[in-house]
Amino acid sequence: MTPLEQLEVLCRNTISRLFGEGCVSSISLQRTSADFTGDFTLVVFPFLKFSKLKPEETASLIGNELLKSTDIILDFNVIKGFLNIRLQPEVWTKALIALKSDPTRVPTPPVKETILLEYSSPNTNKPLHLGHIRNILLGHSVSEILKKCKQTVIRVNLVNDRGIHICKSMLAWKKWGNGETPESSGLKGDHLVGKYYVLFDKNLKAEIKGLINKGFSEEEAEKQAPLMKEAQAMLREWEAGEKEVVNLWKTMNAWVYAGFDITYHDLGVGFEKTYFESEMYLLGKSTVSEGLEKGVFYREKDGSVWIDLTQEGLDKKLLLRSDGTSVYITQDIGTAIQRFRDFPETSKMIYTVGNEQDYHFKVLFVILSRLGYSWAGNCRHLSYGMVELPEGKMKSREGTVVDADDMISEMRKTAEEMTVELGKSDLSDPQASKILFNRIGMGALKYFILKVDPRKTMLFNPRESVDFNGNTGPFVQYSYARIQSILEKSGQKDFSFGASVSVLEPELQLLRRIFEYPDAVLTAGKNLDPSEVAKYVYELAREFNSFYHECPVLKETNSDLRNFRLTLSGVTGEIISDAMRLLGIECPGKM
RNA sequence: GAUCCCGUAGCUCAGCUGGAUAGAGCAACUGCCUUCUAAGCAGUAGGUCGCAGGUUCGACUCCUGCCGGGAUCGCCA
Repeated sequence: MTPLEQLEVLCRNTISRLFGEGCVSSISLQRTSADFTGDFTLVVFPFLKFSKLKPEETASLIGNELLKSTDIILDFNVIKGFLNIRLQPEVWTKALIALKSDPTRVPTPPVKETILLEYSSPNTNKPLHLGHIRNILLGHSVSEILKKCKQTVIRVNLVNDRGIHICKSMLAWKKWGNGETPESSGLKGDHLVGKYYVLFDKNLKAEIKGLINKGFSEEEAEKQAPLMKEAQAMLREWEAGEKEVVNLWKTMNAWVYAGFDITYHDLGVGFEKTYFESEMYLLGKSTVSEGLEKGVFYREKDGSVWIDLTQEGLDKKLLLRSDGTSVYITQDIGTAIQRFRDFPETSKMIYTVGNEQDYHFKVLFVILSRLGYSWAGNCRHLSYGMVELPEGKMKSREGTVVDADDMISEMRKTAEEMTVELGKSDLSDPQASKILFNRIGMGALKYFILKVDPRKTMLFNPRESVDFNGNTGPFVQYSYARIQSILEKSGQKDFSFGASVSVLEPELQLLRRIFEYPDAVLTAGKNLDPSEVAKYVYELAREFNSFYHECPVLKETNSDLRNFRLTLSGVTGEIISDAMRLLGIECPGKM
């Protein structure tokens, strides 16, 4: 049992003895705030109506009873309605000895679930950007956190490989590409395809402008532009299975996938299964037909298919266009059903998708439930906020995006510059140095993104956000490297010590934090929120650095104390490394 | 118009299911490297928690209204 758990048991017994079983539920034990003396604080306000005493008197009464009933409490003090309790230092040192063998253990939950987690979900017409990075890092981290909470996680990607957007790239390449390939151009496949998407848009805009000058309205010009008509025709040919178009589509998508794979690899993420919308939309369409027969949906005069969601406080929603083609949500219905067929053991499905689609997912889940799928209630939308730049939103077509691959190489470069400038580690081995710069650069990027509450819109300032000091990934990594250095220099493997060593305040603070790790992980898992882990590991690293400064480890001559501090350092290091792993960040042993 | 999200220090962000005097980092200013890695530590300064009510022993936190920002409600994806 952790020190807090021991105290909880004690409080429950004492409170129920004093005021009856009924008030046990209102026991609230929290960490004592830094300005007061104590390990934990019991808030006594809820018990006043039972004690019929003033807050101070009630707190003293409980404090004295606790003190009498056990020997784990050192002393207590009372401030207003707050009972601050100090445990015997030995309670902490004994708990540390017990923890040593498995410091990062998280308790097994009552039910183990199989969770299907979707993230990334790219379009195949352009390379990934910073917004995708947030999605990918979130998804990957949540999957690691859920696994840590002993859940089975199936990571899936959904590639939006069909539609007018990819036809635009294809058409532009056909017209102006001159057979250019990733090999011939030296461009990464997704960037090459993205180049033609931008080119299409540029030429389309010129056409529209020309038409407007000829007297067309803007709306009409967009419809009448020859390029747009050609792209639409291409989409129809694709749907009809026209060979040449399908082959080009396959070729260009393959370039894109090869490009994405490099970015995924750089980010250290992966998937158990990839779904393609081109393979899903037919199932969606047939499901809509079934729903139409069951009366879940209805058909308008023009042939379009709808569902009325006004009962749920939502609107009417289109499911099939009047020409019979499917819309986005049609594919999503099909995909959801297919996934539960592929993985029948799934008990929960999570979609990592931006908050601009909050409404879409509300609608999707209601539709699935109306269609009679019992698992519809176990679908969740992990909704996250947009990444904005100082000059505003990122827009692919206007080129105001931070490209993912550029971002990654930029971070590596900065890590290298910082390391050289600070005169750190020996850089004689270029291979090892490259790995080091990658870990530090990626650590900075990943931590920067993941430390923010997912649902919040976040600001990314290219100049200022790339920081390596303070509340950053490299700060945490650095703390870990310091720990490894101490452990190595100790020349020991075994750090046994007696529980009666004297413990200083920085050590106590570090100890308290160490035992909070499982809570941080469980909360992160429950809320699907990696920022909980980031916050925790930052506090832990900060407290370690304080300890590092005030309590010499290797210079300590008392071997019990020295081994206690070595244990404390080692355990802290293991937790830092484990927590960082949950964020997808690797900790170098030296930096 | 309707629905949802957000509003905390100059900037970027914490603040757990209501608890003590609202916290970090960056930027600014002070100290600390002959002592386990100064990517560090210690400190100074910086706040009407958007505004106004309400709920109660207690509100940044919950409720209502308003103001400001964003998103969505399209035969877009």
